[in-house]
Amino acid sequence: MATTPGTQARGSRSRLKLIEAAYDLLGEEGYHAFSARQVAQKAGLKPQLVHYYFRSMEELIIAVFQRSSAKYFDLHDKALSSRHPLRALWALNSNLPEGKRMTEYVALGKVYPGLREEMRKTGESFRQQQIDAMERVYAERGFDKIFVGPRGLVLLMSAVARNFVIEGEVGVELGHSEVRALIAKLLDHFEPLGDDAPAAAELDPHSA
Amino acid sequence: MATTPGTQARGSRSRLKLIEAAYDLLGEEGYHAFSARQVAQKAGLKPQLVHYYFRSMEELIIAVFQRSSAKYFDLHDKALSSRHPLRALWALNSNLPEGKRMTEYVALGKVYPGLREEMRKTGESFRQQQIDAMERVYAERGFDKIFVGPRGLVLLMSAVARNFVIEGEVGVELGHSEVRALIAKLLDHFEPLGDDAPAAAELDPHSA
DNA sequence: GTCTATACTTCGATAGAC
DNA sequence: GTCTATCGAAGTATAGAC
Repeated sequence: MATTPGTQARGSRSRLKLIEAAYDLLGEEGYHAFSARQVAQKAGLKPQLVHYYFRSMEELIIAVFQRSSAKYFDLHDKALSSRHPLRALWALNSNLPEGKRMTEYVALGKVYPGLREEMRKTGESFRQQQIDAMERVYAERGFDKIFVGPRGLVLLMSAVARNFVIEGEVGVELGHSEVRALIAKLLDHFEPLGDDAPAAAELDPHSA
Repeated sequence: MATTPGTQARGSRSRLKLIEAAYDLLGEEGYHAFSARQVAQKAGLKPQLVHYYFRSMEELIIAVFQRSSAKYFDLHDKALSSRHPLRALWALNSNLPEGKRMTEYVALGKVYPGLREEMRKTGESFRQQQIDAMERVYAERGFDKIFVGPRGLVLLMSAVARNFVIEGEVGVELGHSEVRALIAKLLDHFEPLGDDAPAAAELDPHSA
């Protein structure tokens, strides 16, 4: 077999270009543009190369998702260990390009079960890390009698951020400004920006 | 022109069967199954009929979405005028089959701009109705100094409900039970179930 | 209003030369 | 590792008979 599709050529230049192209395409055009032909064109390569480097489109989309995860991981880690973890986490979850890609992954997850399972594992892992970090925050700051615990707060924040992304894509904006103002107020209350710690200022969702 | 695709045959039996088939297919299989061939097969008709009744697939998906909206409208109206609007609204937004379809519409909205615009209009309309209803609730019950206003509450509720649906589809469950318990507690506090009003009991999200 | 037939495009994927 | 060539299935859509 001349065309032995395999996982052996992991670090190949073209392989990476294909992943990169698919990654960009997903953010710009959505799931509909995720095809061997369009990805290859974007990468400046021949469509058949996709099937040389990846056994199937599912294998490619999983690689693309893992690339997203790896990129996200560093930012995530930085956010959680920042001096303003609540603000940093909110800003991170409100990130538009990555959020848009997430909705595409969800849609594609129905077509590719392998992607879905990868998302589940990765999603739970990120959430667990956020919960751990939030529990430290609660302990340090004495957030004992807030209406919501660390696990709930983490979920609420990501739910609201994700909803902003989705509704923003559709064009629904009603009530957004009120909730953004509410969140700003809550952040000011629970995580005030001291003069000594302006580090998270540039992470404001509106500047991203 | 024998094949004059048109909007004239509005009430045709086959036309309705196609819309119904696409509606079901979207909930069961997702956006990927939304094709002329598969919809027609599900409806027990020839694929070409799709193009007789609908100028394009976009016209069909818009019709399907409008069917969703119409179905939802009645339940929505009933929920808002119920004696337990908060509980009813929460239950309605947590409805799994409809929620799943919503995520598919969002994905398809990127492919069909006309659908996207329809979703925007309809979405804002439903939200406005919810806001109106919630403002009445706030006025009646004196919810003046809650941390969140009626507009914000409406958005928070739908954001959290939507997130449950999405994460449930992917398989992420971490933190869900805590937030469900929190919501139950909040509902008990802000909208207690009196002995005289057990009407909304069967609307609990877990029973749906 | 529904059928057959079909045009044209794009899809994922494989074979085999170089 | 990359190329040309190609397959079969599925995609949207149209023409014209009945």
